[in-house]
Amino acid sequence: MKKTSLNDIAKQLGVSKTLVSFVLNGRGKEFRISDEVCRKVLETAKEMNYQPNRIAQGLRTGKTKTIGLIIADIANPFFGKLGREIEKEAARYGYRIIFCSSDENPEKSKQQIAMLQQSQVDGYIISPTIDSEEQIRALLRAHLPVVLIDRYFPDIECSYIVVDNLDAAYRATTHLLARGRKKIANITLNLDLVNMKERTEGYQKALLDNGLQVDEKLIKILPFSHDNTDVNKAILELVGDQNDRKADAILFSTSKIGVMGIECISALGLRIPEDVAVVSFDNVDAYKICVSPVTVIGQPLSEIGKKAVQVLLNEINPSRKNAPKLQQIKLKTEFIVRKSCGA
Amino acid sequence: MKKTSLNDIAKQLGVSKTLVSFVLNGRGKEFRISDEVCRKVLETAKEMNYQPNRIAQGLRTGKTKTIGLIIADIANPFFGKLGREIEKEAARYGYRIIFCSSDENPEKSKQQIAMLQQSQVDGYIISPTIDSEEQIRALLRAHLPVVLIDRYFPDIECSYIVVDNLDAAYRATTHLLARGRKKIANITLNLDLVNMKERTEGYQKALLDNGLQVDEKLIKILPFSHDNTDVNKAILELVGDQNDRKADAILFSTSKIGVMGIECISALGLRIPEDVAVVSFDNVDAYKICVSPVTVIGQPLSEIGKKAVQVLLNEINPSRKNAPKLQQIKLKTEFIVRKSCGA
DNA sequence: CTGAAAGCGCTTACAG
DNA sequence: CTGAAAGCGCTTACAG
Repeated sequence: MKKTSLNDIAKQLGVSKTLVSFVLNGRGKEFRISDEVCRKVLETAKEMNYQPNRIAQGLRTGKTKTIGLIIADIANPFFGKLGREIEKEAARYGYRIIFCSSDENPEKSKQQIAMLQQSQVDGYIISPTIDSEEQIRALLRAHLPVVLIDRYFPDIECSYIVVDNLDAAYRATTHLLARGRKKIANITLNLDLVNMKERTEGYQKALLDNGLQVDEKLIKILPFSHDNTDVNKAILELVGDQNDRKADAILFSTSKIGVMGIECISALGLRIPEDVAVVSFDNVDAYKICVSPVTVIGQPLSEIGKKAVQVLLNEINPSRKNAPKLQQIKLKTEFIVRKSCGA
Repeated sequence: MKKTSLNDIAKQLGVSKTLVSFVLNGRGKEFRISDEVCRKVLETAKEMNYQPNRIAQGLRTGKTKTIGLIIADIANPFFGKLGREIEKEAARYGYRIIFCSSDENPEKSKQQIAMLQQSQVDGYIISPTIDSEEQIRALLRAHLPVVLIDRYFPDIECSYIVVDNLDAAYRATTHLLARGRKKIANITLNLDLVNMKERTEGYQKALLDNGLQVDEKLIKILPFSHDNTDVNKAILELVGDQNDRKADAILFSTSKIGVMGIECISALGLRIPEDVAVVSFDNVDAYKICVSPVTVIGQPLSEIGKKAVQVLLNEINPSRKNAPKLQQIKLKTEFIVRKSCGA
């Protein structure tokens, strides 16, 4: 049962494959092919269960209708949900997604980009790792459509969809301050990543604006490859000493850190919010059923995903109307108050 | 800056593209091409930043080195983690993944399979939705490699990697029984899905083996498209009546239901495990930091993922040694006791 | 040892 | 209105 090709249909009907191609691509009218012939072609195609070979199409047209997606880790609920939104929106326009998890590792991301290039994807949606400026630049130099998500590089002229991290962290910290917390800590990731940097800046700005000092000892910077051990260590340093608790609140810059952090806090027998208040970025499910439901900064994942593919599609297909080339979008977050900061 | 092709390298060096192709594919020795020439080709390829066009390769060889993955929802942490393992293992062998979320909807799955076929993927890893037997059969009839995960169709001769659901649910229920629970409920999904059916069967078998009756009222079957409302309703019916609590324990057949369920239980002001004990399938993060850390049935996601691609690769590339064609693998689960069932 | 040629399945100028 | 032909970038018999 070989697959049927354009040629098979053409032969069957005694016409040229040119004609079949036209009809199947809905350009029958355009070339004034008789309704009768059109009907027959469509019918036969259906009968023979014709499935166009997109690979062949891709080779010929240079368009594969495929988007390459690079995020840190699809198993991370934040990226999982984002990936889902991107998949959904892309599907609406007939695009498929090849997904890659970079683990925040520039070496991997480099390989993945090369792989995607070889696969001739039409465009890239990338949550860029640290030290990957040059990779993005190379893509741009080759005039390949790319839109960055979650983070961006201030020095690179590239479309991106991000969130106002500074504002979000500022609000969260202020919220903590308003509940009487004075020793607010921040556990975050390598600050060379813009979004992380902005979050910590927002946190610091809120402290300063409220007449407090920034205490570097209260800022814990984890490596990208952090696991329970790293988080544990940070938590211990922050709230482990019962007689001299360094922090009375913690702002987690990612939900991955936050979930692990809360696990540690519980293991230490500390109560949230009584002993430590807690706020975190990203509204993951875990926070809803947590020991103490967690107050979070929710990101508009659906909007980020949708915008990302729309902006990308505009770059892929610039013929569309009102399609400004470069789009740098910063969306607002939603602050969701639950119980983890007390009243 | 046009992309460089085989031809460009050939011209540059004044040799044929045949030769270049041989060398680049590491078949230089095989065709006894001089080391000198080989070296030069490799060098030039690197200099010109040659990236083979996999689309062209694919058209010619009929192999795209791409796997199509269909799961219910990549945003669901269970599938997210599974997807990640599959991606990782596939990458080891140079395969990429096009992922699709079916939402347990056979219509979507059908379209997605068609799309993947058009994309000429080399094989399929599918977590099949209900009523998709015919879709799988069609793939098999076309001699396309496919391995099913998470579920399978007893009537279809197809490779699969699943888990011993009956045993898992049996153990979980027994565990509850051993802690003195007598009115154990089960909230699950449409039982036409084998894995769900097996889970409920295991639950029932445990009850019967321990001299209890199966009370159909304690089995709540949710539609695939369930949301908070559906779960809420089930929970209310089960434990909502303070004076006549129908259930003293609940086995959640999926973590999606479980997380929502626990949210409802907490909202009702009920305590876990004092008022209701709880066990759930799937060891998701949320359960670790839960009000009462949840006892779970953990699935060997890494092993499922690895096996799935290995079995698939054996089908794609049957030349490999000791590659039995059809492989139906049932893995054991891990029962992780935490606090949600009491002592 | 190396090259010219065919062909994978499409699309699209170009003729007529 | 319709068809023959070229070509996308590869791989691989087939010659020599």
